Amino acid sequence: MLLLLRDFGILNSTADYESGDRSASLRPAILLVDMDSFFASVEVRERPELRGKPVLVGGNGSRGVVASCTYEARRFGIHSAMPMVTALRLCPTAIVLPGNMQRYSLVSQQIHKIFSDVTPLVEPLALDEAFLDVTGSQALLGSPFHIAHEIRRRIHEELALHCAVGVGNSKLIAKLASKEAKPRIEHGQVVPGAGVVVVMPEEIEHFLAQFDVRALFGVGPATARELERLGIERVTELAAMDPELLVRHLGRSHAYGLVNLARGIDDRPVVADQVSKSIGHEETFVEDVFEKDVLVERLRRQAVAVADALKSAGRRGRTISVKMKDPSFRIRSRSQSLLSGVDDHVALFEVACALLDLFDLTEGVRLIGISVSGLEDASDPVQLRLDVTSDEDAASQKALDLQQERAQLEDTIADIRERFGRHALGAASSLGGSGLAVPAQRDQPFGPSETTAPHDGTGSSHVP
DNA sequence: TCTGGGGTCCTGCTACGA
DNA sequence: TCTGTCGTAGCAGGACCC
Repeated sequence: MLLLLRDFGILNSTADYESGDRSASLRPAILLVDMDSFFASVEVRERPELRGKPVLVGGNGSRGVVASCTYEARRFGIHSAMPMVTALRLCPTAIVLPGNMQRYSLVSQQIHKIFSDVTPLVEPLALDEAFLDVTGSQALLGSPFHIAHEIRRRIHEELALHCAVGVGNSKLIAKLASKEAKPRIEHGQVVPGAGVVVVMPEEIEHFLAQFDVRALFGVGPATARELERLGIERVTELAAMDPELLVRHLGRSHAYGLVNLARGIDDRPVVADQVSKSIGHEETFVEDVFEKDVLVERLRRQAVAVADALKSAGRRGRTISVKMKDPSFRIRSRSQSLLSGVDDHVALFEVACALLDLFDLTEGVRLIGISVSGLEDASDPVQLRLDVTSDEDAASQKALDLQQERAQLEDTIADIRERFGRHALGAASSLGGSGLAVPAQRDQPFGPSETTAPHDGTGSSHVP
């Protein structure tokens, strides 16, 4: 019976049940809950006719990537972040869906409601993933192992979705354990995962020994290359290193951090209610852009999107950055800090345009984006400045003045949009290709669509 | 064959004031 | 008055995560 239920992804392995009681002594007890193929699973749930088929969620244009895919698609070697054209070459019959971030966000809220029934200490990593500190929940709800199973059961019964849960005494161990708990592909076949994997403190050294250094937080392609150059490929090899010997290659903070992780030392706490430190919006063009007018128009739309996001979050930002990627993928950025935070699109747009002038556009532009950092509460008092001296300060003061003057207008616009919808009001200059539509922050979340006009990243992807 | 979007954190450099 | 030092902030870029 256990095996049967496991095959449906409802229960875990017999071995896990045998190991379950061990976790009663686990302190601290941290869970990493990770949804299986989240975006794709939500789509399949909404459209049962897709069940059992290779489904890809992502941008369908030549520059789109796979954001999520079903395990049926993974059998062909497809994985997230893979260019869509590559994925479709591997599996030409795959069904491509454009993705619906609003829907995923809603489902994510439902998942987090289940988490909050277990513990107030929930730290979201993404829409489909979160750390839970259940150390204080054990007296009421049982061992971390049983809590993990209860979460899986509720997510399956209430939301018809599957997840994997890793349990350990640190974020690192919980994260790696959750990977072990997931289904995997072997010889082109889907092998169900355990669902829940618990790693006890006395097992950590042995558990970590199986991993390549790439499994650790903070080891991406560049760090892995550097470590490989030093002859370090396994976690055990990294654990045996004197971190001081790595400082020259990785920097002090990174070197000591990685060696500690390799030794299973990770005392980062689970922090609930984290606030964003920056808010931005960026878009890749279907074709490289050389005309400044096109970039200015895109900046205008992005400024509206970012301002909307800032207002929704009740935040203002002091530092405005414009980022560009050229056709050879070189990323450049220019930023400007203001005297006080702003959240209106006109101020964002004006600063962004001034920053745009600092770029050399002769090679063309593949991507452009605006982000705002140095965030503060919108309810915080605005910093006033009396002794404006330099031109830059004058510019900052001007932006601040503009922001104050427009605050009332912005509130009115927000009120109209709230009452009559997001598309009720927009810039006249956006009339034409996109009409009055004000772009949502993530209308085109996974890359530009091929089905729209040149230079226009908006529009819907093809759904067979 | 081509490589998205939204973020975080860290590092090195430079400017500036004490 | 000049010079060196130190701490801090701003800026640009790189790497990483999902």
